[in-house]
Amino acid sequence: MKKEETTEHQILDAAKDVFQSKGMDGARMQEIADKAGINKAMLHYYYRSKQLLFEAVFKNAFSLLAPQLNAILNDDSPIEEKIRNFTNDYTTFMMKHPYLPNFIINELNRNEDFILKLKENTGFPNLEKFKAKVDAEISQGNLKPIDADQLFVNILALNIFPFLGKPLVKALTKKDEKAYKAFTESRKTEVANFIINSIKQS
Amino acid sequence: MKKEETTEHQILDAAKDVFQSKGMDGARMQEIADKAGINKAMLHYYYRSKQLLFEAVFKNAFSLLAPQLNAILNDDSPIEEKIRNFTNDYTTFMMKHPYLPNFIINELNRNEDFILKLKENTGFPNLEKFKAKVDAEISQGNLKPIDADQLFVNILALNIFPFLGKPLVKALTKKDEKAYKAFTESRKTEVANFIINSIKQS
DNA sequence: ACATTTGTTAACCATTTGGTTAAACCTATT
DNA sequence: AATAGGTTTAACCAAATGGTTAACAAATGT
Repeated sequence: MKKEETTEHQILDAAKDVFQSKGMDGARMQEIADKAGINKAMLHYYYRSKQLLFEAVFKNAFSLLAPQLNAILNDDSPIEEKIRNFTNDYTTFMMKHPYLPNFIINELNRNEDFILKLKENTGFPNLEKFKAKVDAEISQGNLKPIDADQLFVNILALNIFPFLGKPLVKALTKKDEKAYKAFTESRKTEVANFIINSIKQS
Repeated sequence: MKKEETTEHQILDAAKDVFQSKGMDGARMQEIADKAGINKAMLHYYYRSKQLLFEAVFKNAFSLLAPQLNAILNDDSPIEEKIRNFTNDYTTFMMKHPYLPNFIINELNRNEDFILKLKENTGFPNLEKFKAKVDAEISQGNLKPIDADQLFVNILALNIFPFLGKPLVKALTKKDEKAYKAFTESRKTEVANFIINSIKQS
């Protein structure tokens, strides 16, 4: 039997759907069981409690996101190239997992201690290399002076916000689903240009 | 008796606290009653149901946010000035209401139909004037060509994200509460500079 | 073939939760 | 002081919810 067909994995898969769309508090164990096509008792057999099942889903979700961040942080390419790649890759990735950013951001806000557990994990994104690279390129006169943390948050903000605030932005800009998708698609390059325009020393 | 001391208002006040920090699903009517210092039956006496109490809180919250957006959209000052003012005012405002962005974004994601009700309200932010102004300044050669929707989303993203993603950003940039506050404070001008650097025709 | 472990189910349970009710409690008006 | 109105409370209720149990089935090892 393939891994994807085991009961344990079917549960995790159903739990992912339910938790990511309804959050910890809105999710119902019965709904997860129904979606997985099994008895509710099985959830507890494999994962003990709602909390533990939730944590399994959350860690899974975060372990998808972290490599996306590390991609920009841990390679040696010039900042400009980092930004172009990240903006393109991250947006492509998020269009495939639209619930992910909101799920993670929201559950971290609900329980601030939660991130402490994540920090312990190896693979938790580290900014040091990125900062050093930014500072180096500023010294070389390649970039205008900017605090690396601020730049990093700006990059994150511009890429993540369209997914977090989708319902609001859709309404404000009066776009339907199709137009919003095109809007997001064009951001793959627009955002990179916007950032680079701002920081590149002319 | 002042308006703030009426039972009805005390309920709304307590409900705001609880709903904004725990969300619709996580909030408990008993907790709201306790926080308001009254009997649980009073909640239903004044607001009928949890759903209606929630909607009262939500509309209230949105009616705080909308004027902040309209400020940038509906005045006649040059784009550069709009951006500087908005970035400063919005961040100042959000530092006073840190739960607001997450609450609104999150509940809109939970129930996409909800925004339809808001759209009907007069005072729902309208981008037309802002777009016209951006296009005009581009024609004048004052700004580099950019889609006004994209620019608007960028402005929003850069200003809102530090509040939405606070726990994540705090962890990634390894800042404590005090450092994060200073970081946010300095964004009042940093973000405006970042945007204007990017779009100003040199 | 038999025993032991592992997986699965239906029924059940205690608690929590949003909501209701009927009576008590003001407070102003007559 | 009696009355009538809205206001407030304690007690209650039905439904939902996370979790448990005990019996049963299916593998697994000997």
